[in-house]
Amino acid sequence: MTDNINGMKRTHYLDELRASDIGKTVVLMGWVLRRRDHGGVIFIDLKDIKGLTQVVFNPEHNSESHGKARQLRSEFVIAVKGIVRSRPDESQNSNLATGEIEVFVDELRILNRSKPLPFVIDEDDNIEVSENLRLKYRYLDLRRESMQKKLVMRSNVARSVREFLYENDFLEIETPFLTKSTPEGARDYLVPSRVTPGKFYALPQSPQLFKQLLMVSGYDRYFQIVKCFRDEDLRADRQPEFTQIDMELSFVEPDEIMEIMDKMMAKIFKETLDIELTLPLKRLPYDEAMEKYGLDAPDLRIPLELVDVSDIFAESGFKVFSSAVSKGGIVKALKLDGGSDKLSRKDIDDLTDFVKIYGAKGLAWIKINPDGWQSPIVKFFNDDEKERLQGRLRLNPGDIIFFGADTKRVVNEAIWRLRAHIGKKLGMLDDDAFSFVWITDFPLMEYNEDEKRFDCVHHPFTAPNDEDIPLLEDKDKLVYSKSYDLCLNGSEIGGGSIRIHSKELQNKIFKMLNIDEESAREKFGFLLDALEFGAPPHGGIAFGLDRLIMLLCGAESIRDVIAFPKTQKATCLLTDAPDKVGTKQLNELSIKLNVIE
RNA sequence: GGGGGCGUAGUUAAGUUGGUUAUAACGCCGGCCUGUCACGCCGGAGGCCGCGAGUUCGAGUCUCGUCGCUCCCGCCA
Repeated sequence: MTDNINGMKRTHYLDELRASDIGKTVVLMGWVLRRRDHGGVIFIDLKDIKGLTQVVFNPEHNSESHGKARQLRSEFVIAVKGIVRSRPDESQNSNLATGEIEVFVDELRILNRSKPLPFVIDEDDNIEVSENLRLKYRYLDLRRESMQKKLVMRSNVARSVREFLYENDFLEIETPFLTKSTPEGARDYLVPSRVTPGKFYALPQSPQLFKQLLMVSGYDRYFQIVKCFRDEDLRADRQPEFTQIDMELSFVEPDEIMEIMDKMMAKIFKETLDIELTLPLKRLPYDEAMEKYGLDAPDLRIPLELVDVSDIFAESGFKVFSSAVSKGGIVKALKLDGGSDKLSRKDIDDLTDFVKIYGAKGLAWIKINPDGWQSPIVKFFNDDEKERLQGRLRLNPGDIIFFGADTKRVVNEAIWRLRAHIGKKLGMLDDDAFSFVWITDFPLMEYNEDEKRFDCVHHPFTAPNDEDIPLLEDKDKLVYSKSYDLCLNGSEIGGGSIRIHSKELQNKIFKMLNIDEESAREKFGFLLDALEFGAPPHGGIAFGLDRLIMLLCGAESIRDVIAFPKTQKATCLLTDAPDKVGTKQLNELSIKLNVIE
């Protein structure tokens, strides 16, 4: 039997009571985390979203409530009315915020009972529960303290963001979820239209075009914390529906946007972790990032840099290196100071297997021993090559060098993965550090060998650097853009650009991308039209809120910072979505299934 | 689409070379216990070893398939 809440009003959250409250009569409500029944006195650890307070049932104090308390089990929901008392000196608990006091219960109401749980909610039991069970009973998983902390932090970050942006004249404006499919980019989630049979809405991959239109409309600083949808395969840090902090500003240059975002990050870190960021956040041009780290989102906590040694080995007798260069590829080296005795032959074999995942065909290496170079490849080097390598890398006894030789793409990919892998494996980075870097000046486009055409690095609305606009005519010239990504500890957490606000330039870019006028018209006609009616210069940025929260709270999976996430197969174990629908619903949507088994 | 890992009481795990009745801890149920805080002590119940084939005198263990979860590659302007 359960009791009614009637007439009871909660007076305190369960993290609030202190010694100064001793003597007060209070009403507490929450969940039974633990019970310690001594036959006589019964202790209950009562828990809510804020914290935990010990309540005590003593048969001499109140035998009726004590008798009732014997029924209590894990996760019963109760209300208690009683007196705050000091705990005896020897039984104060300094691990608890409320550990000086306890509540002596006069009245107990059992508001609801709980069946035995499918897994323990008390995390002090230190049992790691399998994730599919957690996801099936997500409402219980979310009741666990560690999950509550993460979602509370998520809410706090969202609040900091909103406060900051409101203070800086941003307006929060919603944009449609039921919108139009865009041609390139990720796969769209489609929604059939009932009233227009055979036609579909798409869920937005981002509010990109709408926020640009808002700039045309004069809402010169817009933001939105908004869901975006991309129907692609999942990863530990990627869900098909995810949340962006989306922004757009008029009359700005990249510098101003980065400056404002620096301040926003500083506020978030100050208010959620009490960490003071040093501003301005570091900036690094794309080309330099690729040269030194091999990717556009380097983890700068790792004190290792890649060194291009292509020129040294262009004519080498070691054909693996020289032929890579002659085919237009590169040779890059990664040196570990004093790494020689940290990595066994077995470790090196494992690293070789590791880089093969990313397309490398092998992993060349040299150990610089006191008595000479140890390596399977060094016998192919001549003295000049050895000397230049020595000079370029400043080698010392005890060092080890790894090499990648292949196309630029493969070498950079394999060696940056190696750099990150070794950095973590050898404990070269501080797990608690937060290392930001802006990557700027991305190329506007890159040539796609497979499709024999140019692809956008960012998206087709990104503005080229002004001085590069004349170069657009020349297919061989690299054109850079007014773009910027913010990276934190090797993860891209946000990215944006200044947009094109001239119809002529936008059309020129479409043309270069092999988007013909007709399809540009069909897909983006409304944007092109809008650009002709006083579109101001504008640009923006979007942050991945989920990834940011992950990094802030040290979660290893994006699922840990999303209340109701999808599994890797994009299903929901709690609701069992996606699911079949009846023929009536399908008929209304003019949909006939054609499932290929 | 491809590669790796995992799947054994409610939970987390152990389970030897294929060999009697499949173990343990926590949880659950019952009893005892008036200062615990992961309370303690005694007792008990609880199993389609993910599912399906196969090999074998005999399969939790070996083989194949399949399902689920997960990590990665491809994919993610």
